[in-house]
Amino acid sequence: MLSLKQLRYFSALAETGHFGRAATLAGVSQPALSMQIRELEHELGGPLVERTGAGARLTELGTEAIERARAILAAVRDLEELGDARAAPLTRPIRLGVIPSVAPYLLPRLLDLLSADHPRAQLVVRETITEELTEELADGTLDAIVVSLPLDSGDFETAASFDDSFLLAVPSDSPHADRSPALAEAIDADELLLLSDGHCLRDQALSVCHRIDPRRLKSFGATSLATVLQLVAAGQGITLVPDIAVTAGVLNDPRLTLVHFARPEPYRTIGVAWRRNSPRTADFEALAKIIHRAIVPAAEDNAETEKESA
Amino acid sequence: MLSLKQLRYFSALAETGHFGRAATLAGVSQPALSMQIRELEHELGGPLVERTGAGARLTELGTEAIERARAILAAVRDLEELGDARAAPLTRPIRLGVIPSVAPYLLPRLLDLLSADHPRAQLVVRETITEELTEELADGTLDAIVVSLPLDSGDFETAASFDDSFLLAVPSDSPHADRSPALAEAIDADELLLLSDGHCLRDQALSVCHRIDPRRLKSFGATSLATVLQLVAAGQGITLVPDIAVTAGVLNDPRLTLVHFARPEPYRTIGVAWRRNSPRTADFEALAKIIHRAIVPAAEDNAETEKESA
DNA sequence: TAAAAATACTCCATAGGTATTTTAT
DNA sequence: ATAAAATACCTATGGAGTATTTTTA
Repeated sequence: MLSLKQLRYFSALAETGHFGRAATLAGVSQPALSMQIRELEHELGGPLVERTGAGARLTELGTEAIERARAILAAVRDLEELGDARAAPLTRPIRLGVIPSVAPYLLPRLLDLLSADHPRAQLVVRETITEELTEELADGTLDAIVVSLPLDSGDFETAASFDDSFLLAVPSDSPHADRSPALAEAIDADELLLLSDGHCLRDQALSVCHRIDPRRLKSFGATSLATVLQLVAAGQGITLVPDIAVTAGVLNDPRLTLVHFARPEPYRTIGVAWRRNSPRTADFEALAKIIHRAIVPAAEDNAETEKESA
Repeated sequence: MLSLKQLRYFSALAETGHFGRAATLAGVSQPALSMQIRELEHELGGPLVERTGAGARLTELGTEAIERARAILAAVRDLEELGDARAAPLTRPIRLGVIPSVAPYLLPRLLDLLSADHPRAQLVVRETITEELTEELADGTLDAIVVSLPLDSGDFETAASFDDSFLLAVPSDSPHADRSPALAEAIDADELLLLSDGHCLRDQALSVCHRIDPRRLKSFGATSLATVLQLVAAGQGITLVPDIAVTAGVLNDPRLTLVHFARPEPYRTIGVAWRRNSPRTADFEALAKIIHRAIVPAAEDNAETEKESA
């Protein structure tokens, strides 16, 4: 009869690709793990890993099985949390993933607000691209993620926190700096600088500038918006920045000018996603609201300031 | 550490509401089951059942937990089937649920076709209303269900098999019998006879006759279309019949007349649904196609016949 | 020939069984 | 008073450890 122990060991084995290290990870001896894997293979009617001299590599059956196994283990973890979740909300640590184009601007405010309003709340933060975040959310490594909505992948529930409009960042001496409001159609492929592949901000910018063929873009593998902005300041090109980065006030380089787009301004929606069926839904909905409060008043202040300076 | 054994026992306990009978169902002694339940309660941090003199009743925590437990057990069952599913398609029995307004007309043809084309295929059929079917599908009691699409509940994948248009069945001496095509607006609440609550055919008929207030309908608790048609034949009223019932040729009572609705004819879509993530997706998609083949040629024949007789 | 996984063998934790007591209606 | 669940106690299965052998790159 199939057991969770087998699935836990199998998950460790898939992670490490190595019986010995998997055993260490699972906190048991190598033969103990080997036995359970063998038993699991017997239950499922075929080999899950190919034993090589260098370790273990998942078979086709193993690849299908590990996905299901991880989903089951995540569901079990959710079930285990049922009791705790009935306690006061936001009193247990949340392992939170955040996309790179939001993390550095959101987190300071969020952590401030959180420690003020919910002193017992605790965040463990991880920053990476959406694809990895959704994977880790699905397999239970993360409890919730802050991403651009809607999400197409996975079986998640979501709550929107705020709309984040795009602005055009150009060198102050560029002709773009005079043209206000900016038009997406006026942007050329050979001047546009974007984050590397996989970053949702890149895809969003491309959908704003739908005229541009992505293959004609310069590619230089930047993974942080700050880097791209340095290049823009140095006159290497122009880029799209999300309002949240502007609002956070990190852009006071005189070599940079920010231009609003013509109405309707393009924007993305940032929100929280979590595993459907997570017992902590209340926690995550509360978190989405707190993120809203962390961003929206500040954004309005900023809008005021810009009107004054205009 | 939480184990599947605990969940299996808990599921049995929730089903029987009785430690002793649950133990029998699970194939262990009562104390063994009691111990595991107690351990599970400890893991989840609260009582799952309220012990009464007469047995055990789920607590609030228990109600939430049993849903998750059943989902986990279903996922485990799916995982266990992974290996088998890699065998030839349609070689393992399918536990199939079918709604009552389809079952008697579909099954004879389906079983015929199946035994001709896939001699090794085997169906275990259960007939009941959609709500029960979806529940049993979700908890793994059924492998697939044949229902009217779209389904609003549950985490299911679906494949449409055929469109099933509605006709009006009236007593041959009714004024409706002359009016052709029929108009939904001409139907009165006090002449319309429908299946009892919960049958999707009832809801579908009501949405065709959207003008009618359901509270004004005669209610007599019929659970089979054949019964309703008997009443219509006896002059008690009129009803909507799905084309599939007509095509099956069960309606040759001279006291009954079938009237087509004005174009566009109202219809419902019948298809197959199964648990998303079931490893037997290929089986069920094949089944949906076979159901299509079982119904559609026959329906076309019937359409021919009707044109000739008109 | 090294590293990795499987086998051999022993031990002990624990799940489960029977008998009995406690509890609730 | 009676049915149901919990407790006590014993047994045995099987999961896990150490030591060792076999495999494969």
